[in-house]
Amino acid sequence: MPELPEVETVRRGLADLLPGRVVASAAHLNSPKSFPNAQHDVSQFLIGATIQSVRRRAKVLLVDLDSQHSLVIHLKMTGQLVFRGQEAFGAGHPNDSLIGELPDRSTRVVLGFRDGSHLYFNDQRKFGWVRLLPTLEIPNIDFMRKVGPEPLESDFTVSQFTERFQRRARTNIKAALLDQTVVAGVGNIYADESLWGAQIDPHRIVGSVSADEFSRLYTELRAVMNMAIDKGGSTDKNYVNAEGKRGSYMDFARVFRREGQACSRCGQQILKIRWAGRGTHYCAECQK
DNA sequence: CACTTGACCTGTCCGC
DNA sequence: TGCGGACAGGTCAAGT
Repeated sequence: MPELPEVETVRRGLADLLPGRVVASAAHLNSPKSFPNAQHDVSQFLIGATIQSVRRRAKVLLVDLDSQHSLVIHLKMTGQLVFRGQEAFGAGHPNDSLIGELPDRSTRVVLGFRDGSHLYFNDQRKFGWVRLLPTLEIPNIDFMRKVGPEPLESDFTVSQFTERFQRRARTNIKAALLDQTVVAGVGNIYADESLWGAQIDPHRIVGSVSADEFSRLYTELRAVMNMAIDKGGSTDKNYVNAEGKRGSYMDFARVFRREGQACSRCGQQILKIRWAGRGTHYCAECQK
């Protein structure tokens, strides 16, 4: 669900809303993976700190504080980060919001700010987490050391892209695309969408994919992710942006959740199978 | 090291 | 209607 385009959409929203706000409180409702730090870390480095910037690396959000610490947040599958200003309270909620009054039963962490506004971390399935770490230590955590390059960076080239896959030469292209150590930020939706665009069958072994096919996949992956950011991400069930609103990429999806419909390129029926441990959507006629 | 599978969770949907 | 099971899919640990 939240993949690179969704996390980037949340980041942009929070980057407009959070910097300059001062943390006044941090409530930890029912999120066993969040705030494992000792309580004095929270009171020392979070409470009273001012938010400076909001960054993203892969599917991880980094909220930098002026205490040399950062909130490190992973939404995993059902995580949401929703900001509510003081004025939203009691006045109901915007009717284009997908969610109602907060906190609700999936709220795991609530940050309160000095001006009366709040940031809610909701997560139905409790896979996600919020941690507080020294900012300079973030590049050293296991995930950051292993994660691959950002596919949308302007200096990320097709030859780098192709070369990154060689470490997974014997597995299939769908599993390799989902491997965060190959390229950062690709999840199930954009793996299926980009393979359709590049006309590559998800079953293909990486070692058999030609340079020309990698070039198409590189172009399609970047195009699909950039378009998804443009559309505010994909809302299948849970995903919302920092204002609680849905994204519209699913209206433009070509295969994801379109099983049984006609392929827009060749007219054949789109299939859904189980592959690489995931629901996989593709067109067997024009993806070879 | 490369690769695959299951665990982590909760809510929903489908078949009986 | 109730109930069990499959499914949703990001990452890590444990297995081959």
